[in-house]
Amino acid sequence: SKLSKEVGQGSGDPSTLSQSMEKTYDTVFLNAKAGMDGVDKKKVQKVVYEMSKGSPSTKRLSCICIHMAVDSKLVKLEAARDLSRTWVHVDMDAFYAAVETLVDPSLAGKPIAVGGTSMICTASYEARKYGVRSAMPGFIARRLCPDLIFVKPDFKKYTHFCGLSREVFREYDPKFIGVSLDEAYLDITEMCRLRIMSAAEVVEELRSKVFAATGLSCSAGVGPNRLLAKVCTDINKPDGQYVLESKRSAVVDFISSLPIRKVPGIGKVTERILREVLDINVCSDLLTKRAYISALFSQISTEFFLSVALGIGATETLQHEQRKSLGHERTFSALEELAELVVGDLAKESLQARTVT
DNA sequence: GCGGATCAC
DNA sequence: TATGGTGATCCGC
Repeated sequence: SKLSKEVGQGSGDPSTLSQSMEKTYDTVFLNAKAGMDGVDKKKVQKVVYEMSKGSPSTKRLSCICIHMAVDSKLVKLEAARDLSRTWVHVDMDAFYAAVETLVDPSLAGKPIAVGGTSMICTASYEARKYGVRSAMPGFIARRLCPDLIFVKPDFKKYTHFCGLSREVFREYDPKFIGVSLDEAYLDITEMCRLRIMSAAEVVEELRSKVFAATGLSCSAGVGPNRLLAKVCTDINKPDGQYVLESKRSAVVDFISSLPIRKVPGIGKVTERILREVLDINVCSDLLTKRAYISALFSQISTEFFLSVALGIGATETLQHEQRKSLGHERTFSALEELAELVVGDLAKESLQARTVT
């Protein structure tokens, strides 16, 4: 809540970095209750110390070292860039609402919300015109759209239609990655090669097959990695697709102007930190401010931000991983009831727990 | 190893 | 009237 703007105002001159960071560290990084995602406090401390002692030339040398270190990281990332695969991200349009409309055609064309007065899972596109969104409390949605029709979630239905769509996905990539009931990643590199078809053609066909199998529309994005494919899905939603050319220049042009909030992994808080502290708004800003980023954030976070800035994302097909936790949560409930639920689920999967939280 | 914070869906 | 639940990751301690 006390994000200082002083670092950002340090403009381009690295010699002003130490002064402004010293203050900022004092007011923000040390005292802020809300943790700065990935900000490495020890590192900040060290950088501040190194940069505030000694002569101006020593300070400048420290800055040069930071630039050299981060640039060598950049070179390493760039060298590992893989443009050889073609990834598709598929996202069913307003999935829960679409399924409910399919099952009850009287809902067609009407603003509907799947969920209750406390929380909305999905809003139909008619409802979205009124500003109704998923993750919005139902009573607010009703105020925005008085005619809004509420439908209780029925996950059995959604699981069924999810299964139908996944049968189609399997035809294009037997190792597809199902992210959720309504989203999946497919590597269609082989499919395009075998059938001598462009990615656009393959994905047009895939989407029409999904519609034939389910009666539901979906949107898709295509890119050389999963990060880019996902971002592309948003562009022509609903019932559309967008293909990003697997060429370095096309990728870099595309990512440069992309607002950072569109990047999966950069949420509300990280967006605000990057904007208010470093005046970073689009992905190319991550590149121009890379020295500040590497000085202020952990190695893991820095590498993530740099990869994003270059439009580099995961291209390998990860193997199915084992779950790491299982739990139940209620806003108001007795601990014993929750414990019973957890015990039941553990038994269902023949699991034992090592840690109970 | 744990709790807090953040994120995605 | 009224703002969810599941699972994961990173970080500081």
